[in-house]
Amino acid sequence: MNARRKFRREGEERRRQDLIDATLDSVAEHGLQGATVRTIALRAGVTAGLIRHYFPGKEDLLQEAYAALMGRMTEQAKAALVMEDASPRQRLAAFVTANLNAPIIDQRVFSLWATFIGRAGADPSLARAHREGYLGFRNQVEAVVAEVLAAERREPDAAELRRHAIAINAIIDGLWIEGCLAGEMFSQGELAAIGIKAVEAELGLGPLEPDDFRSNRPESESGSKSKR
Amino acid sequence: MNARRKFRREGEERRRQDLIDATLDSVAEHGLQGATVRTIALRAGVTAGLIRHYFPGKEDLLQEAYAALMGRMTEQAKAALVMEDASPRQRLAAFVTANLNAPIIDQRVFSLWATFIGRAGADPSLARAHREGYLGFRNQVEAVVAEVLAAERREPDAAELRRHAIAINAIIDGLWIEGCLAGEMFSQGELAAIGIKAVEAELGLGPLEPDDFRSNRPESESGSKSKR
DNA sequence: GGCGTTGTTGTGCAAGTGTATAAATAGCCT
DNA sequence: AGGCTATTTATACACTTGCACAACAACGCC
Repeated sequence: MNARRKFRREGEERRRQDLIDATLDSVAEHGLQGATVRTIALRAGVTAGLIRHYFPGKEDLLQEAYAALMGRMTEQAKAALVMEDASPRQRLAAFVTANLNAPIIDQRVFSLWATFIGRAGADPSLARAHREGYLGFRNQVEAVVAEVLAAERREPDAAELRRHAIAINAIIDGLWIEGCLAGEMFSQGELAAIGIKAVEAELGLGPLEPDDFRSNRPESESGSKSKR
Repeated sequence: MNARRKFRREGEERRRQDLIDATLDSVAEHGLQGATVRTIALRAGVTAGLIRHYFPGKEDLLQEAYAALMGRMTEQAKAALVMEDASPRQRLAAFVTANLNAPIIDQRVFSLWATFIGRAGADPSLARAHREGYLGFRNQVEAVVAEVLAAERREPDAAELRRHAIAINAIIDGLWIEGCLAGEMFSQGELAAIGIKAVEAELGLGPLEPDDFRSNRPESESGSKSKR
């Protein structure tokens, strides 16, 4: 009786991932206070002692879990930008749409983000991790904006470009929060539509010309016909 | 010796406020996990047992602290809207400016907001508190937007008004987050300037006419001179 | 099959947790 | 001044927490 529990040996990478996933689940469900080594271990299907075999301490596990979360978020967000054969403007719209629908709009991810970011003020390493992720994101936005404006024959200076990137970033972030916190208040695709309109207004883009539906049109120097 | 600690009797309201403030300080500094009854009591200058004299349990204290925080935030945010003798457009700009400067842009308040809101997904009472605050805020925005557009002789329908309010709310929220998390990346007043431009772009407002500097101009029916 | 390595378990422990409760005392009323 | 009462302190308690460590057994290797 009192038989010792059966177990299987998993590969190191697999176990670490399982523990990290279990950590994120625990934090999402019960917050940082509910993420105890025992809760996490139970969720991962192991016993508490094992955590210390893979991580120096609970703090390190939390740190790695946060890094993993940020990595997945920015990875998904940027994925929408790599469309080939699309005009800059279409790519920008696709980017906004991707960021304002599932799986980016997700209450669980938002809870995790908020829980961790709330500690950024006191934890310099968290603050730095956020800043890097944020700047990477904003630079991506700035690059697309530059392409869009270039396609419109406009030549914004660096300051204007920066302003647009900051504003567009804010629009996406703000709508993301609204969608995560009160998703059922918005109809399907509504947030994305609002976001695209707001972004186009910020950039001073008029309605789409038929030309813009063609992809990658060559830079003809046909003059100022399409200028405002 | 081992003399019992001296103490003073404070009024009930004062003590409750002190305990709530100490709670918010503790949460802001060390997160929910760091906000223990002993930490809070120490900060408030009392001993731990007293908390149970004013609150049924720690959970209730946290709840009241969150309510107090939300109350102060929305109160400050709305305060900027009650300007008399100003055109709707000026009031909107003042509103944006107020929300994108101290004391609304504040790392401590942001940490508190994020920490609590991260629990909204699991705690229905928190979710409801947020939703009410959010809708109140958005309705304020919608009202000012309606005034601004009316002054411009435009007649948006309800759906368009709602869209503008959601977008403007997102712009303010997004810039607020950027400012709280990385305030030193922006120069003085930069966020407010970006916010005002973005909001005016969203509403399709052109540059200010001299007329608009006069306050409360009567609705003259001088025709469409100022129309786009 | 036997054996060694090491991933994994189970137990123990000191520190810290929220709460209950008794003892003390500050401040008001007469 | 003296007593009443409710505020405040102090202590106790059951429970949880992160971590240390020894025993164990799964798996690769011979």
